[in-house]
Amino acid sequence: MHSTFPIPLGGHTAFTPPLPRQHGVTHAASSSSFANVCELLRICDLPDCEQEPHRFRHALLHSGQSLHLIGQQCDQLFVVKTGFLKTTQMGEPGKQQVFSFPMRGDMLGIDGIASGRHTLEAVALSDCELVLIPLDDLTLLGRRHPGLQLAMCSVMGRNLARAPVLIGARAGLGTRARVARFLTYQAERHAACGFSGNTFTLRMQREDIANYLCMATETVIRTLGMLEGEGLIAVNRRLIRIHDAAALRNLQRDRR
Amino acid sequence: MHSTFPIPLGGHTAFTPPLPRQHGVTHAASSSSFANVCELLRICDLPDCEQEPHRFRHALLHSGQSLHLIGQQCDQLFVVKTGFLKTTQMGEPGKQQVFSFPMRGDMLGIDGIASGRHTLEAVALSDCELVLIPLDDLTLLGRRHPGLQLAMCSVMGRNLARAPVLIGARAGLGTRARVARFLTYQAERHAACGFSGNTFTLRMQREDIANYLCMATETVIRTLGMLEGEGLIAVNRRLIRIHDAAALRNLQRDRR
DNA sequence: CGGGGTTTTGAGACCGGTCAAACGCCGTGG
DNA sequence: CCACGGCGTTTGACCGGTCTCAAAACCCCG
Repeated sequence: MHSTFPIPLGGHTAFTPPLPRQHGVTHAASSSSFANVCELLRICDLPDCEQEPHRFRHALLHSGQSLHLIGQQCDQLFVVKTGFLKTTQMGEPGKQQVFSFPMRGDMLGIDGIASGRHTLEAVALSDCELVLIPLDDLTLLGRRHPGLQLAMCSVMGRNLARAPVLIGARAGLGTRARVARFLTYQAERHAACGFSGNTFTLRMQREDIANYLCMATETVIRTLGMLEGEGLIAVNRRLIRIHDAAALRNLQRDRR
Repeated sequence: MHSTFPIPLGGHTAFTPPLPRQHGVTHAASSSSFANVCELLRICDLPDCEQEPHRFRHALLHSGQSLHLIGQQCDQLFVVKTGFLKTTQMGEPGKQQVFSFPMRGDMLGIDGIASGRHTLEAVALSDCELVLIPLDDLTLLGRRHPGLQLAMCSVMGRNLARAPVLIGARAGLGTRARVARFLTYQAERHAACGFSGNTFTLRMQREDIANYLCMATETVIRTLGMLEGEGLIAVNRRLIRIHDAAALRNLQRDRR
């Protein structure tokens, strides 16, 4: 450990699309034990995980750097240990869709396992530390820890069940409800990560939020303004202060 | 095998919500080998799966019957072997969201693993045959087949990556694009299951499609009418005939 | 031949997108 | 220190699509 290595670790990059990109120049910083990773992923009921000697390497991303995964061979997963990211998936050439804003404990790269190729790109919105989980290691560990199989399913299922905003978009919620949902979710996640759940900084810009929530940038801004006018929140640039979390939660169910 | 057993197999149902429900009265009909299930799930690269003696029991659902999973203890997964279903998840009391229309090869119940409780309900839109996969068996098999771990991740990742309509909703596509996407996807799935990809029957009613696509029932109807008027498809009640699959596919990227 | 549920059609209102322009923040360079 | 310029943000006016509500047509089934 404590060695240095390049990030697009796929090896042969025959399939890389011709895009201007700025690979995350990355270095291993430290390493995590199996128990550490389990804790990150909130896998609690795994016996013997303390005894497991295997260690996972880390990768560092500086703010603005990107893990350009699209088309890369998928041979490992990533778990966010520190920092904030956004993941995007391209649809139309030039028109990409923001998919998630991963933070501590979130897993990246699941999408690529089926096809063997990653389908999305992750951009660091702040300095980030990621735990690398080579698929080979996962197979190995699965043999030693029979409960890991289910635990992984659990983690993936959670990621599926989560994404409340996504659910909201499908349920045909209005813009107010979606924005309220987004804010509530961000607050909860920040609180879960040890930050303040009342006052926090949105790391992404309005345009990203709009894209993520599937609405126009202007609408996001206006909605935030409305919520502020009603005294539910205070907005100052990217700093959000939540005054009435309960009311915000109730807004989530407002129909269009 | 060939025995009879009740479906809400969770055992203790302490947490069941007070809802009027109609349990799928279900019988085991036959069973599947491990290799059969792998084929269903399109897991190909698993050695020794032919030798695995384990067998999985089946459950039968008649059209209209429902697997009322909400709140049930989650101790098994389901794989669709035959028939068509719809899954819903309730948000508001009384207002539930259609989540997917599973068919052959699709997996049900992943959502429940994390919390231990199912969060959605499945309704049979036709007579169905489901393969039951107890989680205990999965753990056991995982020990005998090291590759299974990754394979399961692959299956789940595929389910994630799929759901193109869902993606479409988030990308802010217009109603035409979403309907076109829905039709194209249905056609592909039918084709993949050995049915005709040009002419097929939608098992769900307009209201379900609308809910799924996150739009008003009337809009679905009108959009289908427009597509028919343009000669791309022919609609006769629930029977769909696709005349111009290419044009339909192109429609998928039309913005709102 | 009813009766209920599903599908279809029509008219009007409202939300949210689009376009255009001004504002504020901030790093750069004179 | 201040002017400049780029980028993200904010505001306003207008337009179109989609929802809503209401009612009619249709189908399946008894």
